[in-house]
Amino acid sequence: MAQNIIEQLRAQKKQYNSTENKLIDYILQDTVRAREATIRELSNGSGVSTATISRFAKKIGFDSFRDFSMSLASATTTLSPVDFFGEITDNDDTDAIAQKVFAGASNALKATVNHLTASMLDTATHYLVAANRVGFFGIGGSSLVAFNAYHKFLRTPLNVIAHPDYDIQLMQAVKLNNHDAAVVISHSGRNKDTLLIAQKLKENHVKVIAITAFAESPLAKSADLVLLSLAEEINFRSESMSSLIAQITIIDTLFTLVGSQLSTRTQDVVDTMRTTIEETRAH
Amino acid sequence: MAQNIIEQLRAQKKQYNSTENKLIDYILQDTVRAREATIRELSNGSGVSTATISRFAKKIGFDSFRDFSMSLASATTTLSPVDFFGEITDNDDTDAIAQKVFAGASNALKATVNHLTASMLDTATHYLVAANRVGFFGIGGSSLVAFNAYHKFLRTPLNVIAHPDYDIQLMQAVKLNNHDAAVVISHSGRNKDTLLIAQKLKENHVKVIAITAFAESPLAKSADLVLLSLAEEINFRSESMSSLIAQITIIDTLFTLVGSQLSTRTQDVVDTMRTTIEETRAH
DNA sequence: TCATTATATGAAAATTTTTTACATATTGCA
DNA sequence: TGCAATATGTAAAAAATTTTCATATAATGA
Repeated sequence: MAQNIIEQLRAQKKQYNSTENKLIDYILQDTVRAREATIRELSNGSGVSTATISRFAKKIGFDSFRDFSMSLASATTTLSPVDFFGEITDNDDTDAIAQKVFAGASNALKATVNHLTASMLDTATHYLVAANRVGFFGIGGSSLVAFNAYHKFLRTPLNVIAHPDYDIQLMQAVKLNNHDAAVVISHSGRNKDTLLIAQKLKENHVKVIAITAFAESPLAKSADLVLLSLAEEINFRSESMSSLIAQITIIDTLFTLVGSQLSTRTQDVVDTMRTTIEETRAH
Repeated sequence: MAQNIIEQLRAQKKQYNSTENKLIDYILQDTVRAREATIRELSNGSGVSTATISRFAKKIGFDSFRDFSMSLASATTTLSPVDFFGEITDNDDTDAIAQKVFAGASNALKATVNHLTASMLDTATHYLVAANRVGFFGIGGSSLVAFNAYHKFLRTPLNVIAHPDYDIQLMQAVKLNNHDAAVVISHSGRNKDTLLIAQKLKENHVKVIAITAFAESPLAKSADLVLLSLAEEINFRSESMSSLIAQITIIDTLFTLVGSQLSTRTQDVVDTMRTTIEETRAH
């Protein structure tokens, strides 16, 4: 029995007559639906009687339509992974919703990595490694990314600062200078609080790496370097979710690049930190 | 979504009772035969009545035994191997490092969504919607996911609690009861602090949804429902980064499902919150 | 531990799906 | 063009599946 009954039907259509080809065409036209259809559904859709379909299944070598149906179900389809699931609608069931959320995240990763260049990443890494201090800034959902970045980079020899509260972020920004670097994270690149922070950084000649989704946003325009965290919106009534995924993965990439460059020194810092934490817990 | 119902049945056996496990064992014992079997053949082989098999198929999320049978048939189709980019090495240049970091995140998403079923997600959604209060718990990196979840679900009518500090999380856990639900997030599922929280929740009969990478971990075993956040490690010297991506996307999925189910009420809450924030800023 | 309630299970009835018989239509060949 | 062979669809029969109902089992509370 052939591995892929769908491909076989497609290739051998000439061996069958007009009614049989009617059925085959219907199956090939919508293989997803046909795989799960009862014989009556196939009959209604194709205009071929259930009796003829039953006989066709036997003619092509199956014991029954049921066996044929199983073979359709297990056939490797020619469907490529769907690239765009579209927006989530009220008609979507649980399966569709999950697929769409995950596809949105996956597509954001694809789009983001496709826009990154080694040159951008090398420049960003150089800014971070060369800086006396590195600050991470973000408001709202982006503040979680900034704070997560801070915790990651604490393991490197870099001298890093971050804080979840806007007011303290602003004070930290004001105290950085031209020997320092900053990573400013904002999906829209238009948030007023974030732009004020970026303005203070710029006034102090801090090297600014912006992580945003919009290349033409005020934040992007004021930054020394822009790393785009691209996302498509598939979810109703919500701000970007997959953009957060892209932001986090950009941070992960920078962290890995910095770690790779400072490899020996990173391990020293981590070892020291672990010893310190264990001594603290012993008391 | 559920590309492999057979692996899911194997992983989720503990969720089912003795008769259901009788059936599952029969299917797992000879998947080739089970794949093509009629319900009567499965009944004769397993000693479980056809009525119970029909009901089991519905219980695990299918419309009918026929749909379940189709899923079994397609589950024996081998998944294409996930591309594995390997660990980041000192020889990798910037481009290779970026590709590997992004591939790790993308593969985590694929692996995670492949293990999710509509049934699991519906159960989780039901727990959340039916609960008087919903608590989000996580330590370390997972605390950021928990806190991010909290901010998202604040937009729903659900009564949610979360806090980044372990001590306060523990106090919150102790005060939840059997009318409440909890989402406990831990990559390893073995972190001592997290397990203590999970234990308190279990003592109080709180419905626990665990988000973890390890199905056999203590956290998974104590939970009412497990949603696996799968990841492969490609980065040196770092705890899971792509697992965080998977955790966040699971949360996004639950948020979307809850939002979809409570659609009108979610919009009302968001509208009220936005009005409140704007009034606050006007002063 | 026992009684009660809730849930699960299997036998049997009901329903749905599929196959086969039969009447008719269509095709192929001389 | 006529006849025989084959194909097709309708309807009846058979098989497969689901639901109902009675009973068994599990869970809970006193």
